[in-house]
Amino acid sequence: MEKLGLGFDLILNNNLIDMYAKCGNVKLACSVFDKMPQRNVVSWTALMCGYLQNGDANASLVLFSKVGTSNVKPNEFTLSTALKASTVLGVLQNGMQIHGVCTKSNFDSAPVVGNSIIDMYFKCGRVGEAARMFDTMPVRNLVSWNAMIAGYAHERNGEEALNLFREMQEKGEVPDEYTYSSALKACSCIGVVSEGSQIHAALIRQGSSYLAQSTVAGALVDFYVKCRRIAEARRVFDRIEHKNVVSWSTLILGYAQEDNLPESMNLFHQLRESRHKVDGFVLSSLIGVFADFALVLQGKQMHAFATKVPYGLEASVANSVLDMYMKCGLTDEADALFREMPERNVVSWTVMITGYGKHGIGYKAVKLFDEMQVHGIEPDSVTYLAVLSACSHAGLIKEGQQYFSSFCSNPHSKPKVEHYACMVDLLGRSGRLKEANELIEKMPFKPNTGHWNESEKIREKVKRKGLKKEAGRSWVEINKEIHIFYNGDSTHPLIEKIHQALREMEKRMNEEIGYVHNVNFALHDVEEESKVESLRYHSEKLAIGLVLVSGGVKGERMVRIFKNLRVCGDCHTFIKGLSKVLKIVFVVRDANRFHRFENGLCSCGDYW
DNA sequence: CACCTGGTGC
Repeated sequence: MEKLGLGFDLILNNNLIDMYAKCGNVKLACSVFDKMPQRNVVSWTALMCGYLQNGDANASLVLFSKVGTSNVKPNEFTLSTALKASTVLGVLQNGMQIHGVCTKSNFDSAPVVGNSIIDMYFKCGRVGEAARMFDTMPVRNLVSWNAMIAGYAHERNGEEALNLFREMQEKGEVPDEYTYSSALKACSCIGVVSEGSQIHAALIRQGSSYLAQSTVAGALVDFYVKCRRIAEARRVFDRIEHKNVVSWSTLILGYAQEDNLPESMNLFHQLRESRHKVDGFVLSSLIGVFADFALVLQGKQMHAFATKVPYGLEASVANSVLDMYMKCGLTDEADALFREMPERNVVSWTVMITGYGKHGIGYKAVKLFDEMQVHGIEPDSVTYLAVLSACSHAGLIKEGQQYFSSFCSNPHSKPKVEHYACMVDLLGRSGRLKEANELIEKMPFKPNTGHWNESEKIREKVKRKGLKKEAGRSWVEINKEIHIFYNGDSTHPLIEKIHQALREMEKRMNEEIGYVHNVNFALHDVEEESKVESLRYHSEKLAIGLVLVSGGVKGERMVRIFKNLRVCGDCHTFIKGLSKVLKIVFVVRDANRFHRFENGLCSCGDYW
């Protein structure tokens, strides 16, 4: 009787740990665990899972290390959980060590363990190791296939992901919602509209209930958004019976991507009024929209909102706020937030370095780069790109060269084409053409012709698949409203007045400071006269023209213009002249950096 | 007691 009672207690308490953990109360789960007179492997594993589910991967691994000193032997679930915890932490060495334990105990042949190992290697960037695990698994299940397809899709190797998606079905495996989600993600990263549409069509044919659920249908919305088929995305979204925050935010971002900011904001307000809770994921991506469009007011409101919700302190949310301030040109606000953030990861530091780099404040970028390492945060390849670019923009040649060589000599990192391009830029800017050439020759990639082929291939693909490439556009905020202009845009109701204002400014600048058009920046295959005309149609000039005609400069000392591509040379000269003649500061954010035009000069030093 | 789907920096 007594024995039976004890056994019941054990099962009951294990269930209690699981239940409390799943309800988000790890403390209670922990106290049950502590008070148990007797524990088995399930007790340990349940609490490890509890920590993990509640975001404390570290505590999960600490507990795992204590299993060894207890009288309990870990089983396949314990090991799988430990692997997942080290995956979340992103420490490869940790995961490899546990992989070793699995191999020694023969638990690596259990699918649940093998699947976790595959996932761990993919998330740590070891694709080869992941594939080897999959190839040598004695028993595979649906999750094994899912882990592989998800892994390749995450790696942006859509072809391999889709190969496996086909192969598993040939072998008789029936895809589930995870499989479809990853397969659709693979389709969007290849940018092949037809492949994803086929999956969509198959789901319709099967009368699949997945189309009414937010997971698969949400992935389908994302797919159409990425393929720039916003109308189709909307159709799929509208038919989801149980929408969740992810499907909402996907569509919101989709409309923003199409420059349909009114619809994007409209959906956001609908989302806020709905019963769905906005979470950290949604918040950070929406703040990303405000950053892209430099919507300072909305961005600040969202920051204020973030400080009032528990998930607002998550690094991902705080990082997006940092980035928003930087992209809006508010470096002081970004700095203040950065200093008070409780948790700063590699992205936080990279955002700051990128931001200062784009503002041409190289010394601050360099200082942060050194400081982050003192704090024990290792820069990754994006951080290096940020600091190299900052050095280039600020003319810090020596520093840039030092960082580049330390990056090259690090056995854990491999410079990519972008890093070389940045260095060539840095050397070229200081007139060290010989060194720039030497660097190009030393590159482990094929220079020029190789890139040309690659970009030709992409352009060909874009044409074939009917994808749209990003059109040049600029925008300006006047009276809290965003006005977007495309190159050659003539749709604005005030377009006549805008052109008239621009012509008047040209004339005045010509008389006062000798401004002339630089037609080298115009299209090559048009007559001289229309070249001048075509320059006047550049989106950044149109945006400035609107500021002029709407009286936006009256009483304003600063005008902010934003462009998705790089500012053109003639426009650059034009705005320099305007800043002198009108005695106004123009701040232009282009794809590459910030330009601050004041009294006829630009902060970029005419090099960008 | 478990593995696989959605978010932040180039």
